[in-house]
Amino acid sequence: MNYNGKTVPTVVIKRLPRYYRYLGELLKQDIVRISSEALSRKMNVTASQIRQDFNYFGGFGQQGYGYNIEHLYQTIGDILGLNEGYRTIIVGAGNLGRALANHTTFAKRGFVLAGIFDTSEEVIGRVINGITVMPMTELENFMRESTPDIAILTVPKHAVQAVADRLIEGGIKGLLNFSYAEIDTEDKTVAIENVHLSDSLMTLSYDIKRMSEEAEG
Amino acid sequence: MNYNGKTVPTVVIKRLPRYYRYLGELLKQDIVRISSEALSRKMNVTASQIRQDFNYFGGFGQQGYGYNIEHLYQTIGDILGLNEGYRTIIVGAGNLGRALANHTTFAKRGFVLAGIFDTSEEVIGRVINGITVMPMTELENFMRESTPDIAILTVPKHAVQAVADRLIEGGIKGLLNFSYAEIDTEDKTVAIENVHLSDSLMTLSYDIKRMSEEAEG
DNA sequence: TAGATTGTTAATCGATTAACAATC
DNA sequence: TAGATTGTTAATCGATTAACAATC
Repeated sequence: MNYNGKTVPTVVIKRLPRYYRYLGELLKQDIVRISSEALSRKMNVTASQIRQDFNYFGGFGQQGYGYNIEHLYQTIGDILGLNEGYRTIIVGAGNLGRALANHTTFAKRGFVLAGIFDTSEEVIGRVINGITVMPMTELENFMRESTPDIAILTVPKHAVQAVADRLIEGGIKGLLNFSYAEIDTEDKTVAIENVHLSDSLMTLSYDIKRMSEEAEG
Repeated sequence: MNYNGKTVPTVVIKRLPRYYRYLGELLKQDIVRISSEALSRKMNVTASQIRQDFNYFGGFGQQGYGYNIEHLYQTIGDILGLNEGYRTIIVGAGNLGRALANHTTFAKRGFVLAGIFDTSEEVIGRVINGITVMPMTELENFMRESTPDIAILTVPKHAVQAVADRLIEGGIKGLLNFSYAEIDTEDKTVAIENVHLSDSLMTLSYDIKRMSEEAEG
């Protein structure tokens, strides 16, 4: 994915939120500057990697001084688009959807909850985190009037492709997919990120099994 | 992480759940065999990578035939430890914790929900997915008697380190951490996997921003 | 047997680490 | 100025892809 003409490897982008988190902590502690060396010790990565990573986006350090934390924090936030106020909707107001609607970290990171949708009469009309759950039949109307940027998908896996198609047709810019199925699309203007919760549990399970085996044998 | 003496790269392990998912789909469609080439087209990876990946765990294909899906599915499940019946507890019965307690995919993958814990009087005693929420003061007792393998952490970030320390002290084997902070430990016998939901939203946000910029300029 | 497809070695590509000159 | 630390190039390491002999 490009930034200022340079191609930034995906691995680097995936590390940015973690930098952002650590820098936020330092900022809270009123620390003003930090060297790549000191940050590397805190984060358990190499100082070299930190400097390489930051340099994809243009050097924001200063020789002999290090990095200004406030500036670096703001810059990474900008790079990640946290100051765009992206409007987000949640499609699927089941247990997970409702939990994400109440997830305060999303709002703290600049994302604006703009709508919640479901098919079930049981949840339509309920108010979650200040937003009234709308019926799925209202989706196209809402998108036309309210032009959300991001949709968080927490629908059953058999429904996810059809819902994604409607969202893409309506001009959504990004999909955060929690459903246990993958989304197919030819559309190259929509970004898709998958979060498969059971995948994480399975890799954890693998690690546990290997550790037990090692301990035994 | 080792398997039969061979060191398997983490990237390979992280791909296993995705293979498992696709193979499960094929199985449901009563397909018996598949070649690495055919699977590669479905999954959008190279056939070469598939063959390399599977070979870390010993060749389970057959020249001229391909892979038997049933066998491959079972084997990957075994490798991932899905047949161990790992006993899992959820610590933190807030919105996210309750949603995960009701997450049926976990049970489908062989994980057994063994307990739910919280500090709040409001949720203690409530029954979630058949399990009564216990007070945190009961944690040590419960661990002694019930020896859970995995703890899913959905507690506020200021609490996560202390809770993790208690779990590790009590002999937990793996932690799936949803809290927005990282866990420090010297203990090399406990596996830790982090799921930072807002990280995914942020990388999605990055991708959207880059795509918009490209479209403009 | 002939054709298909694996398992595996070799070649390529990309990401990480090391090193150090530039410079604050 | 001297010391510290970046930005960046070069060296290393690891992962992916290509190629093909082995074999079902």
